This record gives sequence, C-alpha cells and structure tokens, in this order.
Amino acid sequence: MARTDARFRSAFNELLDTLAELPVAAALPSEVQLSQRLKVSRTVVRAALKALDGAGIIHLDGREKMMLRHPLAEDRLTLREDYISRDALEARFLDWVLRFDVPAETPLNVAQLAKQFNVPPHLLQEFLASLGQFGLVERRPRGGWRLLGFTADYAVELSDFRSVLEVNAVRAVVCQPDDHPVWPALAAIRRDHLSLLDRIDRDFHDFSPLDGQFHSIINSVVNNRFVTEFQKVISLIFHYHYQWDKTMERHRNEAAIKEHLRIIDALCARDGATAEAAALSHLATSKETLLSSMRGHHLA
Amino acid sequence: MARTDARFRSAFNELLDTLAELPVAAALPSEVQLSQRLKVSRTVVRAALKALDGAGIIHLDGREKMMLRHPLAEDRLTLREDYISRDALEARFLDWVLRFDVPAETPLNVAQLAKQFNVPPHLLQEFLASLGQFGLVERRPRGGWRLLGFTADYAVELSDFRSVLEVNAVRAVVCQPDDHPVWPALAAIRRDHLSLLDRIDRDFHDFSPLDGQFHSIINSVVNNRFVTEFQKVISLIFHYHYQWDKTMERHRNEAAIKEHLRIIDALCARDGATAEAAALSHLATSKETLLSSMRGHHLA
DNA sequence: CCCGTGGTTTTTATCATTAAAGACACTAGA
DNA sequence: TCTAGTGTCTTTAATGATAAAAACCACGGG
Repeated sequence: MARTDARFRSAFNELLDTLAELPVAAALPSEVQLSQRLKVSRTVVRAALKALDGAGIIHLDGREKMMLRHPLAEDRLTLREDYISRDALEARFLDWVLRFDVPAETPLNVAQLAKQFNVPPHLLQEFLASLGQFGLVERRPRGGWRLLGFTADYAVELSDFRSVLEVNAVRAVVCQPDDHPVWPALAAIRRDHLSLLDRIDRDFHDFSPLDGQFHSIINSVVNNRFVTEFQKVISLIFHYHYQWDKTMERHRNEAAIKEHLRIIDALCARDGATAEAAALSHLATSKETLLSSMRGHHLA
Repeated sequence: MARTDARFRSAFNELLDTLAELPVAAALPSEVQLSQRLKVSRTVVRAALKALDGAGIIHLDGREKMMLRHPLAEDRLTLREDYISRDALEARFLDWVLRFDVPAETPLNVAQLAKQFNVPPHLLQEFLASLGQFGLVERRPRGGWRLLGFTADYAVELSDFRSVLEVNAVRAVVCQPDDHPVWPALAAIRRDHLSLLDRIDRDFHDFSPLDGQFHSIINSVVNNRFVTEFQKVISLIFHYHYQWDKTMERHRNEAAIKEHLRIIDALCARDGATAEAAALSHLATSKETLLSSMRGHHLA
C-alpha cells in the first residue's frame, strides 16, 4: 500500500479531545488554527474533519463547522506506536553487534533485522548506509549488506584515531584564554572527580557518565563538526564496551580517575607538554582496556 | 513492478556471443559452467536457455542442450545501461552542489534529483544518508532532506580537520624505519616535483594529480580506516574546488610545489619538527586558497 | 485588501510484486 | 556408489504503484 495513516489517527484522536471541551452547536476554529494546534498539515486536519462529519459528530458545510454531539470513547481510532526512533535504532543495532558478538562477514538480512528492531525496512537501509562511513558495514557487490564486524583491528584503529583527535583537543585547550568556559568546567569536573575518588569503594559505578563528561569537555573546545561527529561514535562504542567488562571495574575506574586528574591539573597549570603526555598515557590505558574487554568477551 | 531484468538481458546477449563461436549441432556446456562463465546465478542462465529454446536457437531437453542455428543480430535483446555507478553519483552530486553553488538550507527533492542524476530514487536516498555523516545534508523532521550547504564555516572546519590528520601523518612518517616503502615513494615524487618545476610555465596543469599523489603518500603510512575514509572526502572536495579556481593557477601551483619540496626534504632528513612546521604552513596556504576560491565563486 | 477555504499539485513513505540468488534434493551416467 | 548436472523451491532485495502528507494557488467573503 502506502505510508501509514498513524499521523491522521493521532490527529483525529487529539481533535476529539479538543471537541470534548466545546459545547454542542459551537463553531469550530479554522482549518489553519486547528492544524497549528495539532501540529499537523492542513491535509490531515481536513481528512479528520471529514471523518468527524461522516461519524455525525460535527456538521461540515463550507466554512461552517458545527459541533453536533460530544465524542464518545468508541469514536477514538486505535493506533499502535510501533516504530522506534533513529537513536534507539542506533543503540539497538550496536547493542546487537557488540553484545552478541556477531561474527565479521555476516551477511545482514534487511527484512529480518527490520522486523527485529521494529523499524520499516527502508529506515534500516538508510541507517546501514550511514554506518557505512564508519566501516562497520559494507554493501555487497550485488545487493544486500555485510557486517564487517567489530574486530580487534577495528578497535585498534578506532582507539588510535581517538588519540589523534583527543591529543589535538588537549593541545587546543591550553591555548584558550583565561575567560574561556572550559576553565570553570574543568574546575567543576575536577571537584567531581575528587568527590568520587573519596567514595570510590561504594560508587565506582558512577564513573562511566563522569568519563563521558570529561572527554566531552576536553573536546568541546575543538569547534569542528567532523570531530564532534566522530566523538559521538567513539564514545558510543567505548561506553558500550565498558558496560560489559566488569572485571576489575573498581580498580580500573580508580586508576582512570587519577589519570583524568593528572590531565586536568596539567591543563590548569597551562602545561601543554605534561597534559599531552598524560592524555596519551590515559588513552593508551583506555585502548588496552577495550582490547582486553574484547578478548574476554570472545572467550566467553 | 519489480526489479528490472537488466541482468537477464545482458546475460542473454553474452550467451549469444558464446554460441556464435560454436558449430551447429554442438552440445552446450552445463548450467553451472555457463553461470560461472557469465558470472550470474544459475537461475539467470536457466531463464536465458529457456528463452533461447523458445527462439529456436537451441533445443533444450533435460541435460541435452543442442545448438540449432547460429544467432542473428535481431536475436539480441535491447538493454539500456541507464544507471550510473555510486562513485559517479558522488562526483555528480558534489559537482552539482559545488559548481552551482546551491544555497544552504535548500530542501532536496529526492525524486527530481534522482532523475537528474540518472539513479533510482532509493539509491540517491542511500547516498544522502551516507553523506549525512559528513554534515553536508540533514534529514528534515518529517521526511525529506535539507542541504546544509558547503559554507565557509564548513570549509574552515574541513581544512582544520585535514590539518589535524595530515600533521599526524607527517609525524608518523619520520618514525618509519629506513626500509619502509614510503621512502622510495617520497624520493620518486620528489623527482616528479622537480621535473614539473622545470617545465612549470607550460605544464602547470599537471600539478593537481601530483598534489593528490603527494598527500596520499604521506597519509599511506597511517594505517587507519577512518583516516582513509576522511581523506577520500577531503581530497575530493579540495580537488573539485581547485578545478574551478583558475586565478593565479600557475603561480599558486609553483608555490605549492616548493612547499611540498620543503616537506619532503625535511622528511627525508628525518627532521620531524621542520617537516611538521612546513606541513602546517602548506595546509594553511591550502585553506586560504580554498576560502578565496569560494569567495570568488560567490561573487560570480 | 486580506484572511480563510477549497481544490490541486508535489513529494515522500510504504507496500506488493517480481527478478535474482542460492539451497536442497533428485537423477543419470560412470 | 559417487559425481556432475538438473529440477524445484525458498529467500531476499530492487522496483513501481500508491496513499498520506505537505505545499501551492486561486477564489470569495468580510
């Protein structure tokens, strides 16, 4: 058939709600006003009005729209909000690839995956195309897709790339003037780090969001859409992996906090060389953690 | 309807060509052999054989496939190779955006563009999705696409990103051992640069491919799929812009050759600091050229 | 003259259809 | 019995048709 009428249905039901508040025989607002209120196109409003007219709830006659009776519960149209958002799809897909350790070179079945993820097939198609740039999937010569897989090679190259970007960011930070917002932000996150370090035995789980914030502050001074875009993917993948590798989590996180503090202190002292070195060493640790987490996962 | 039978048609015609070399009453090879030779599935081969049987060119009977008569010119099926490849689409699209200076925020009409570029709409859709990651286009809230445009901001950020990657590459080059293939490659391209410098007055147009080679050699030591991917886009965009900015081309190219030589010499001397500085300065020139080319283009 | 309305056109999202690919099982001949 | 080849069937993705949604336009009443 064609596109779903979900938009029409929800607009129709919302319209019923508005009608319920009007007295019988009242005149309805204009089509444009209704479309603005319901945040849909006039086409949808007109279709809904026609349906209401057909159901005998209102009477349509040119620009005269008169309320005939109050709507009942059974007038409502059923609607099922099946489909998930693009971000949710991204999360689900990565979850699927990383958690179930889908082997490299797996051919992807668009129709089946679309069903599994509750999205229309062509949205999945589009999503795969956008992933293609990150080298996670590949178009097969004659139709279809192939998962290139989250291999060790991939992880190494991703980490290396991350290092390049992040060291660059660290270098940029020390060049910022004293009134740049990055300085108070760093001071604030430094306090958060110290606070978490105090209660690390109990709250070591709280490190993951803090880690995300820290790296995002560092990268925020680099005002570059390409960096930002990549940072999104990088943090997503690192975040996902950390979630599952529970070995030595307390110890690991404590060490990472201390590494972060070394970087922060060097940055606040405007000591570029030391900050860079500290960042490099932190990123190297991070890479090792990612790789060992993958090895552990493979053995499991 | 359904997918086109272009595959069947071209296989059929190829099969006619093979038959032309066989004598009448000869037995044909097996389906598997034919499918391997024509590089199509057995399904297509069988369909083609059936069609040949129907046309009275061969006689099919179980595994007996006998040649009845030689094929004629009118036996061939017509086929129109309309569609262009993915790379060609990329080139055409960039060409369209950059050359005609399509303004930012332009809503893109998928159906119309697909016609214009001679591709099926869903391929264009897929292509746009893959471009999305590079921040050139964006999905509109309720369907459709919007061109974000190749603005000055975009060019600046692209150039900056390029600098980050390329300086990183330069740093990597000086760390390579003496037997790494990058050294002979650099020596060779150094000779090419000197040779072009000698005949710059006449052959200054030959610089563009040389420039591409040079940057690709530098980046080849960084074995990273993300870098490679980005490098592709970067070189594409720079290449396109250089093509049109004809002002001072001879002078510009001569200067660029000398900058390249400074980088190469520093690299060959394993002088990382000098090489890095030379690269930075070259990239800054490059960025300026790109920006001024855009300004000139805007005024035109 | 301007806003609101109805009609019309354009454009996108979805679905049914069908070609292509491949899997499986069967058959003939060595 | 084994192998090469064929017949049949299932699965899958590309494509055209089509309905929903949005945009456009001209008209008419205040």
